Amino acid sequence: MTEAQSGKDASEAYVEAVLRVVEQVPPGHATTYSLIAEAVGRSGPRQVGRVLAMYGGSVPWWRVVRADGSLPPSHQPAALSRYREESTPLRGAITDARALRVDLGRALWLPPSRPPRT
DNA sequence: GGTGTGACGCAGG
DNA sequence: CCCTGCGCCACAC
Repeated sequence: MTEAQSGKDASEAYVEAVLRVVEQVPPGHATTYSLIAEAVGRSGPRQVGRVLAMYGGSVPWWRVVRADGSLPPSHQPAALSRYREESTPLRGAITDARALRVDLGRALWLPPSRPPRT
């Protein structure tokens, strides 16, 4: 098997798939980790977070939030700046970055259905 | 090959 | 509203 080590290649393809979806999220909107996981149709939301943690530097990671619209405290301040620039609908007190949450009721963006494995 | 950990999700108290 | 525990999948040790 010349490509028996496709395992590495597979993870690379997975990373690309996730980054591609995140890039498609329009300004002022947001999506969730689990939705992206469903869109790529592979693994779970945790792996999506891992990808963003390593390769998210090249994509609008701030448009990816948790199921409840919140974001990791470490990145909330950075994301808050983007939200204010993009006028992303927020919920709660913006003054308290710790309680920062995106109003998914209005900002939620559904990722394209995962491509049929033909 | 078991154990721990994580940019997650949900149910329960 | 808060925190806790458990399940989930992939990776590092």
